[in-house]
Amino acid sequence: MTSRAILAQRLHEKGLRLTSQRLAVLSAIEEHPDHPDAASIAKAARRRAGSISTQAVYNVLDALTDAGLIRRIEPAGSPALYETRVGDNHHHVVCRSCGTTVDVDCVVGHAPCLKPSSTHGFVVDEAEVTFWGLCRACSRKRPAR
Amino acid sequence: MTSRAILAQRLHEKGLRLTSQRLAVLSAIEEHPDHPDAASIAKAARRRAGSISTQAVYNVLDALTDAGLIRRIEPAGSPALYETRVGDNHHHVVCRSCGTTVDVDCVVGHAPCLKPSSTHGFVVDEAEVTFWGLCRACSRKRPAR
DNA sequence: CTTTTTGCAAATGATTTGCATTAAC
DNA sequence: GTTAATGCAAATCATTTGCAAAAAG
Repeated sequence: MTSRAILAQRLHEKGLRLTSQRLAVLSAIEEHPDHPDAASIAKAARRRAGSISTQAVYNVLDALTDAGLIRRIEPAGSPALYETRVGDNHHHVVCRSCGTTVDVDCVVGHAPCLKPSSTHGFVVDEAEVTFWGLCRACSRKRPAR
Repeated sequence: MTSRAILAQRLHEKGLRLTSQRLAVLSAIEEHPDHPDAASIAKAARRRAGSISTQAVYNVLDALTDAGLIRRIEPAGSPALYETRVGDNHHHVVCRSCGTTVDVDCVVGHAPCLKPSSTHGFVVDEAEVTFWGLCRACSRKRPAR
């Protein structure tokens, strides 16, 4: 649990105005280490700060993502997830069945940790790696296929 | 351009019934090497086979994806894209600005080409790598950031 | 006071669902 | 003849947009 003062400090450093909604959203993500989506962030933020409009949540998530305070990950076909671990270029293991998303550290440790064989003229700044599979619980139910 | 007979053969091998919609969709993807989305696949398929309902397009895309005849890639926040290159574990370079998606061959060549440092109990069968950056055209306009 | 952010409501857009009809095997 | 696929319409759901009111610096 991070104190309000520290969260406020982080917002200020990025030149972001300090609003109760931003504090609530930021700390909601902090205390959800399991990659929450916008809906559960909104719920958690409301639990601590009273009513917050859905748009405010999206505004805040956009602002925090742009400022680099949080990271957005967009898994196949499901709502975007958010996390506060930024800058350490870690990756994710995602369960094909239940969608559970877990952090895995990168063997390298700085971005980009991989380089494409040919860039086709692109200026590449990040390599995002997603490992697909079945989590322990789901691999017991389903055949490993 | 692949002949109808060969496409029909592929469907048959997977135990899929042969319908004009499936043939039209499959060949529409084949002749679009640039990762088309469902909407442009529908347009191309209609151009060659007359009217096809939107749901038929989605049904077909699901069926072909499940059968492993095509691959679905789901970029951040935009509609899903499809390609016929399957089984060769290649990756993608995506432009942050315009969304252009280009294939890059994998340095390894078989899936999974990477292993996570820890699987957290997951059974991992695929490593999906997305390189993010700016394509040549966009990197001229925008500062490289 | 000036600019940014919020809140409300309505719109968007991709994808899905339910069900009767039609076509494949 | 069965079973699976199509077409049509309506629904869903995350996210975005427009604009007036409120709050931040």
